Amino acid sequence: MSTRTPESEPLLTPAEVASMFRVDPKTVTRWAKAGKLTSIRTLGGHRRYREAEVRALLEGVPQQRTPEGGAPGA
Amino acid sequence: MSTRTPESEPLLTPAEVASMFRVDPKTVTRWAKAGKLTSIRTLGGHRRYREAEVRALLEGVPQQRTPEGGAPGA
DNA sequence: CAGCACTCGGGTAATTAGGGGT
DNA sequence: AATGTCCTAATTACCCGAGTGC
Repeated sequence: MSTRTPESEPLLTPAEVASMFRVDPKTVTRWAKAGKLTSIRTLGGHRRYREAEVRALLEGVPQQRTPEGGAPGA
Repeated sequence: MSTRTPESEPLLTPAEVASMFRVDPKTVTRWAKAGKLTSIRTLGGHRRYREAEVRALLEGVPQQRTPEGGAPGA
């Protein structure tokens, strides 16, 4: 099997991102249109999103957050 | 160079291109049929795609961008 | 030669895009 | 300003059997 990956980042489909955020795919599309999300378009016009970008937004790592719940480092 | 590689450009299989775009290999075939992708056919009829072409499309460089990072110098 | 993974081809369901309205 | 829902059109994903590639 030629499972070579010529430098490609993992991408997510609108439905995937929408499911992760618990919103409608339409909303994700609006975020992409608003420039809040990096969207890569397929040759057919459909959008794909970077998994790293989405995960970072889910984690809430824009700049600095105050981890109040549980202190990671002792 | 010790490698005896005949001057050919790196070609990608449908599965590789599909993986890069996060789409189905069948979809890549559609793009080739639609003329959106340059497809090279093997003697058996299978398609091969140019890595440079695919990467350019992934980058989203239909015209020209201003790569601030590395100026090619002119 | 034999075998497996991948691709080909066509057809149908599911998803996405875009605009408009609440 | 932002989200969810409606509609239509386009694109994409999965089904099959046969052939190619190594």
